[in-house]
Amino acid sequence: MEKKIATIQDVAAEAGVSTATVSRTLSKPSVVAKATREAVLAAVERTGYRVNTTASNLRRQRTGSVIALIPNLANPFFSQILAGVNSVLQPAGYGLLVTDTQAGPFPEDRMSSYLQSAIADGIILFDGTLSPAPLAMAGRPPVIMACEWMDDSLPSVRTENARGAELAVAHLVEMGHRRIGHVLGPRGNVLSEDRLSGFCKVVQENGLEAREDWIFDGDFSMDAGAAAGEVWMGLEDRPTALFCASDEMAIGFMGAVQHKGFSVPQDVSLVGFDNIEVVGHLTPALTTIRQRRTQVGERAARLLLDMIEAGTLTGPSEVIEVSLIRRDSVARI
Amino acid sequence: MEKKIATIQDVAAEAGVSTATVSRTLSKPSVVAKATREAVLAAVERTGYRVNTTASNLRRQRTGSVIALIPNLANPFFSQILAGVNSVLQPAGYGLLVTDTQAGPFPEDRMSSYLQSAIADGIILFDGTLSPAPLAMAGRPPVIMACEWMDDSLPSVRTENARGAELAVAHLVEMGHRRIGHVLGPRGNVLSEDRLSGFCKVVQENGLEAREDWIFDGDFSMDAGAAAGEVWMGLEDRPTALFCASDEMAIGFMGAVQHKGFSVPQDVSLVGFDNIEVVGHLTPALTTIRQRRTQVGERAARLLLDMIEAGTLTGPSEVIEVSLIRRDSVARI
DNA sequence: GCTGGCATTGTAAACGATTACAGCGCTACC
DNA sequence: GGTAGCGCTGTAATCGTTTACAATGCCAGC
Repeated sequence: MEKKIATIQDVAAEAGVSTATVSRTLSKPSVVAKATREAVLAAVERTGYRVNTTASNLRRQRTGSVIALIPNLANPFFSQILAGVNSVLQPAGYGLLVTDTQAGPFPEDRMSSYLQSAIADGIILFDGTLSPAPLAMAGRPPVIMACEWMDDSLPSVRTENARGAELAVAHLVEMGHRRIGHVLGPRGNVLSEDRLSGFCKVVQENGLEAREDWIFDGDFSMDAGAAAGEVWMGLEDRPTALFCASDEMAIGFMGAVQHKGFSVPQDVSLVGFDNIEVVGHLTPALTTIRQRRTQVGERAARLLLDMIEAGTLTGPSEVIEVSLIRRDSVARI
Repeated sequence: MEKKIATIQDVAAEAGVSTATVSRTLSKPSVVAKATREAVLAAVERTGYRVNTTASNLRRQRTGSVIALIPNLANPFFSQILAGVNSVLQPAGYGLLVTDTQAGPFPEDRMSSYLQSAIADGIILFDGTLSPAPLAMAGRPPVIMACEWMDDSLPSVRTENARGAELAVAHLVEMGHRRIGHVLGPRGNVLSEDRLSGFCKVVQENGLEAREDWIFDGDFSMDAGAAAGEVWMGLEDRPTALFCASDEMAIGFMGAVQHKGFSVPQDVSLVGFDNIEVVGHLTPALTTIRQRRTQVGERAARLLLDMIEAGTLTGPSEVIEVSLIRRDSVARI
C-alpha cells in the first residue's frame, strides 16, 4: 500500500543517487551513465514515481497548457475545432484548458485574470466580442485569434468568409436565380459582416435587386433560421433563393418552411455555410460552403506553439480556404 | 513599461510589509489591520500583481483544475456536457482541462499518467472503454464517470438508458406498431447494451416478434444510421418502426431512406435517443428520448467537487431522468 | 508595575522539481 | 609526471507562494 506519492527525493534515495541525477535521467538521459540510468529507472519503477507537473512548471516558468476561450461551449461548432487544437497540443506535451467567455458574471474581468495569472502559456481566442485592449496590453502570454478577429493587432487564423459568401451567391446566380435574399449572422460579428459583404458584392456585380426585406436578421442559431423562415413565408414578394450565413440557420429555415408545406428547393433554394456534418443527411441535402474547422483548430494551435516556443508575442496569420459543396437544396430555374 | 511581472516580493517591498502579510491580505483579509490592508491593496494595484497560480498550487498541494477525458472531442454530443461541467467548475475556481482519450497513440498509457502526475485535482471520465484497473488502483485524484460506466467501483452520473429505450418502444407499441426494429449503438458499449435491453424487454412484454434481421448494427454515428437505412431498404420483410439508439443514427437513417423516395413516418416510423437540438428542425421532426446533457455535466462536476473538497476518493452516484418527446416521426397504424 | 492575552506582523521553512556550477576520477597527450 | 579535458555526478540555489510559529506592541486587570 503505497498511498503516499513518491517524490524525486524518494527515487533518489531508492537509487542511491542525488535528485539532480534523477531529474537528468528523466529529461536528458544521454548525459547520465548507462548503469546509473538503469538504476534510476528501476527506482522510478519501484516507487511508482511521476514527476509533479506543478513543481516542474514552477521551476521551468511555464504551465504546460494552453487555454481556449470560447464564447459558448455548448455550441457544437467549436467541438470540432477543439479536436483540431487538441490533436496538435497533445503530442507537443501541452494540456488544453477550455472556458466559456460568456458563462458567468464578468467576462471581461475573468479574461484579464486569465491573461496575467500565468495560468496558461498561450491563449486561443475564439471570441471576437471581447475588447482587444487588455489583450494587446497585457502582452504576457501570446494570443492567437481563431474564427473571429477584430483588428490586426493580433495574429489570427481565419477562413475566407467573404469568398465563401461569394461562392454561395455566385452558385445561386449560376443556377438561374435573380431574386436572392440573405439570412444574417449576429450584427456586429465580423463573420457576419464579411459574409454579408461577400453577398452584397456578388449581388451588385450581377446587377441583382438588393432588397432590404430580403435580408433577414439572425444569430447563427437554428431558432433564428426558423424565425427567418416565418418572416419569409409572410412576405408578399418572396426571393427564390437564400444564402444563410450558417448551416444551422439554413436548417432552422428549412424546417420551418417545410413544416408549413413549402418545398425546398422548389419553393425556395438554400445555401448554408460551414458544412456541419448533419447537413448532408437532410432532405434535401444542403448545398453549403465548407469550412474546415478541424484545420482551423490545428493551425491555430500550431501557430500558437510556434510563438510560445520562439518566445515572441506575435506571429504570422493564416487563412483557411473554403469551397462550395453542391448538394440538393438549390433548384435550377 | 512594466514588462516584468510583479511577484509577491515586489508588492511586499512596495507596501513596506512582508510577503506573509501580502499573502494574508489576499486570502484572509480579516486578519490584517485595515491600514495595512489598504496599503497592500494599493501596492497590488500599482504593481499590477497577480498571484502566480503555479506557485500557489505547488504550495497548497492542488492544481485548481479538473480534467475531462473524452473519447472523441469532435463529437458535438460532449460539447453540451462540457458546458454543464464548466458552469459548475468556473464559479468554484477550478479550471477545466479536456483531452481526447482516443487521439494519439497510447490511450492507456496517457491515462495512467493523467492519473498520477498531479495534473488535476479530479477526473471526469466519459470513456467507458478504458480499463478501470489503473483508475481504481491509482486512487489518487478522485474520479467520477459520466455517461458510460463499467462497474460499481467508481461513482458515476448516468442517464436512465434502459428506461429511455422502454419509453421509446412503448410509444411505438402504443401507436399500433407490432413490427419493431432497433439500430444498435457500438457493441460492447454500456449505453448500447442498456438501450438494447430496454428494447428487448418491451418487445417481449408485448409479445412482439424479435427478429434478428430487424436489429441493425451501428455506432451512434450518422453514417452508421445511413448504412442501417440501406440495409432496411434491402429487406424483403421490413419492420414498420425502428428505435435508434442515438439521434444521429436516426438522422442518418432518415436521410438515407428519404433520399431513395421513402417517406417517414408513412413507410417507417423512427424514434431516436438524446434529443439533440437539430432533430426538432428536421422534416418530420424526430420523436426522441430527451437526455439532459447539460445536467449530466453539472451533476458530475458537482459530485466531483464534493469529493475533492471532502478529500475522499469515492462518493455517491446519480441517475438523471429521461423523458419521451413526441414529435412527428411516428405514424399511428 | 507586572502579567496574560490579543491583535497584528515578520521569519523562515516548506512545496517538488530543475539546473548552473563545482568537483571528482580518468585518460591522453606532451 | 603534469595537466588539460572529458564524462559523470553532487551541491545547493531557485521558481513564487503559503503558513506554522515566533515576536512584537499594546491594553486590561490585578
